[in-house]
Amino acid sequence: MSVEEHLRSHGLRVTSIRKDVLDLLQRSDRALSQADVERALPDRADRVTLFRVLQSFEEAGLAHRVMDVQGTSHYASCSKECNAHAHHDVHAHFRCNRCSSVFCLERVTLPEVTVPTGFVVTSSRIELEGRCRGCA
Amino acid sequence: MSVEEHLRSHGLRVTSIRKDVLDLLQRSDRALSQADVERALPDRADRVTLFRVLQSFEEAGLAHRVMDVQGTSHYASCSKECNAHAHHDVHAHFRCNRCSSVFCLERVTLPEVTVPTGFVVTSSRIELEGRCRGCA
DNA sequence: TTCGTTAATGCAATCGGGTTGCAAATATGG
DNA sequence: CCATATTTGCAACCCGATTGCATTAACGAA
Repeated sequence: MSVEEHLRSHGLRVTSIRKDVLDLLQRSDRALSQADVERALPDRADRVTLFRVLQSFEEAGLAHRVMDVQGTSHYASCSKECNAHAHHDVHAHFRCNRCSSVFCLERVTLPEVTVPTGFVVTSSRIELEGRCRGCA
Repeated sequence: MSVEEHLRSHGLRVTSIRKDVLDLLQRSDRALSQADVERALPDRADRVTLFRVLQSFEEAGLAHRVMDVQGTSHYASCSKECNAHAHHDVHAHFRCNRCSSVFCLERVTLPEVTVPTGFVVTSSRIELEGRCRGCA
């Protein structure tokens, strides 16, 4: 499916900036911060626009957002199962403590986690830290 | 062990602010943000001081830091096994999506996570989201 | 194709956590 | 009780995130 179709099917208008950003996310093997996107698409758009583009992607279910240890957001394009109403709710992310890249790990098995009685879990995330292939 | 002894045994000077903050963290069943601490101890100390107190706790191994979905830090007093050199490195946290409280879940079993070849994992975290007992 | 409506974009400005430098106040060992 | 090292408070700053508003662009209908 082309980026245009992808945008349209998620209820978003097709604009050249959105196409560029979505294309970038889809080609990337890791989650990108807004600063990463700005660097990859220099002078392409205002930073506020990029902020809103990424925000719209998350709301529409085109991307999901990961918070890294320093508290900055990183975005990765969702796998097929995601949509606006039901993000694929088990994500695993790996953050390299040397190059700071955040990778999405698609195939992980959901662990059995027991929560105190009365608690209801709606989504879960697994965050790993260490060295990525390039930095190990 | 008293808060004074606890501080001293981790190489920190005993000050009244540190005692108050550590006591607060130890009594809390959830991880507190700096704003939470400020609210709980009104006009007790400057926000920079609280920032540095929490920072010193983390460095000394008295508390560990959790980043919530919005990217704000939350602190929880470490269990006995933690010290400055080796934090207990598997943490599970639960964030309520209604009241935003972050809870530390102590007894969870570490899941088997397979990472791509070449990746080295040094620490892992599990983040759950949903409704806490009070909000469910 | 053109038009009107609705949404997206850019700019300026603001907000809030996080952080630093420095001088005054305080803890601790002698 | 003193000397010294650490902690505290204040002011200021950084930077990512966010909002308001005027301008521009997308797109469904005519």
